[in-house]
Amino acid sequence: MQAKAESKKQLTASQEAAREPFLPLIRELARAYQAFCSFDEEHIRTLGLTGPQFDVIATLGNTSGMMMGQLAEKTLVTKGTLTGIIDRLEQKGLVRREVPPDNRRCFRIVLTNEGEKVFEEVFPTHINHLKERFSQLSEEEIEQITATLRRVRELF
Amino acid sequence: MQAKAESKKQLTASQEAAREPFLPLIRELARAYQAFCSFDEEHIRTLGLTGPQFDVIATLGNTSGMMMGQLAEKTLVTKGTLTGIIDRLEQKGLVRREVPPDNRRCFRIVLTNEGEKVFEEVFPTHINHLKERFSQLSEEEIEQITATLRRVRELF
DNA sequence: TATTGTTATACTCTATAACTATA
DNA sequence: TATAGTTATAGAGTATAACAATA
Repeated sequence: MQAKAESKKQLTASQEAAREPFLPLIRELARAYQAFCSFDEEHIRTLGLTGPQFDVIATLGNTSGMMMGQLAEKTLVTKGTLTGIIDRLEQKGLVRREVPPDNRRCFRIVLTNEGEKVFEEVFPTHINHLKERFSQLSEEEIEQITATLRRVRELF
Repeated sequence: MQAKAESKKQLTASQEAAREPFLPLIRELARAYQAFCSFDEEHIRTLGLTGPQFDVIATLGNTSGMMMGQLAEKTLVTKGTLTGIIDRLEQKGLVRREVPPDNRRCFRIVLTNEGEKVFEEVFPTHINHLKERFSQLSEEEIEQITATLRRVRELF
């Protein structure tokens, strides 16, 4: 006991900080997310899209479109960043900006026919790709993990 | 039963894909990580560093230095990206490249005295900042969450 | 020939804040 | 004045591939 206290006293502030038990949690959170992302994005890129571009397509699919602000919120990017993402998707012919007659300050972002086609092909294909890995988990496990992640998110 | 099966038959491929129970898990993983990151990086930026720069400093702290390759692996960036990060830290005078006499192909990246000083100040300060949030969890909870995250990482 | 790290190219995303047009 | 979105600026990270120096 005393020896332990003694040995603790010899630690520098940084060495003591490095012992916090939540540090492994953070490491695993980062690694879990990055492992997922690299698996996820690698496949998405073979489909001709970047991660954020896929997010936008997936968010717009099966909807009647969405304002820039709402879309930015859902895809977790700032509206300034979203402008660029939508520009690139527009160049690819996958989305278009529609001006609602009642409020010409904003745009409704809508999938084009080509965009719909890409969505209907790419989205299920990609989900199936992910399913290969998640099929290792039971539905109960999935729900338990989801609840755990929600708890982590709610810390911040 | 039959009605349920019927209603499932009417779904398009994308609508069916959207029902996969692991999609909420992914959303929570992304949100948990991003919520953490914005809390984390916002504070780190007040300390004059970017997230990856802090990672490098934190990884080098209390070590005798590390090769580029090893450092890239630990901080989860590619070696090409790490070159830029180390360049910027070198400009700030926080790290230096040392050439080991026995293998002049590589560099040992080491904290300078100034870098050590920054590490000893910034690292404990930042860990304390994170502790505010993690103190809501018991050690048992932290371990359980860490194990869950490890399970997710191991899927990929 | 293999390895370590750099360089070059080109793109994507980020943050911040000022700005335009509309309401 | 407030709101929706764009633009400008500057920085940072990404992938890929070719490259130099060393082993």
